[in-house]
Amino acid sequence: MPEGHTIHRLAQDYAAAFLGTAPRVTSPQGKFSDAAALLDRAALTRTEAHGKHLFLGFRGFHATDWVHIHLGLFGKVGFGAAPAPPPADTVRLRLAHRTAYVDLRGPAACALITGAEKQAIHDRLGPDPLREDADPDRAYHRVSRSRTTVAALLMDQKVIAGVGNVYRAEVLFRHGIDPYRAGRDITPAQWDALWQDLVALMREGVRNNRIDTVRPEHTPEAMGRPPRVDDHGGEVYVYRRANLPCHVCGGAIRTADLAARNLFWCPNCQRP
DNA sequence: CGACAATGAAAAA
DNA sequence: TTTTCCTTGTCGC
Repeated sequence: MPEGHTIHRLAQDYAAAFLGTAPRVTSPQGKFSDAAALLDRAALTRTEAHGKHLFLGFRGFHATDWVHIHLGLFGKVGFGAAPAPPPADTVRLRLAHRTAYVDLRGPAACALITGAEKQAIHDRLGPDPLREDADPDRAYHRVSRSRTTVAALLMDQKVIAGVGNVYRAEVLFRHGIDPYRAGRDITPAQWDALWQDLVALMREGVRNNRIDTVRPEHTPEAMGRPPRVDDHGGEVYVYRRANLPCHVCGGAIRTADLAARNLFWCPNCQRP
């Protein structure tokens, strides 16, 4: 379940459970065994997220060793109270101490990196709406000069970090923007509104650990519709609602393949 | 730009 | 058993 809000929430949760402790570090699955041996019983001193990248900092007296984690499409993290169960052989990384454990499985990346390597990752990522140091103008600089569709640009982590397939579909709907509009046809005011909305939506996503994008006036209760039956847990306008009636205009939500990703939008509410 | 792999689990068939 | 997925790097045209 990885978009940026998930990763920022994980940074918080890793910190809450393990910051300042020196947990046992293991890699039952084996792919991270060498690094795990180096980190075993080292103090976790920092956790950080940038876009969909998670960083766990260990030791940090002279130099910090960083574990770089990217969940990819189906990486998952699970926290639990001690005693930790016998690890399944799919657990890439386990931290465990007296009272808690956390398991990571199926990540696209889990590697021990240096501070310089970490910086290189920051350098190739665009501004992240969830980070205080983010500069939305840097993103707009690229958007406003691109002939690529705004839907593709929102997914380009070099342009803006942390937005995934759900947030891009939802934020474009909320602003009535056709996903196929070219980046250079997005006005500064529109970009500012998109950015501010992403900041608010993603912060709420971190808080609730799920994506909700439907405004109060469009909830099922407010619209007199039957309660939502949804497999995702969150309340959304268009994501994975192909052929279902739009919550606002009642027209059919459309879907299309865009660079191997499923795009969803309401052609009536989102005009070219 | 499209195809595909990597790698795990849950949902759909 | 097959498909799908809130990702992305790489390969080939």
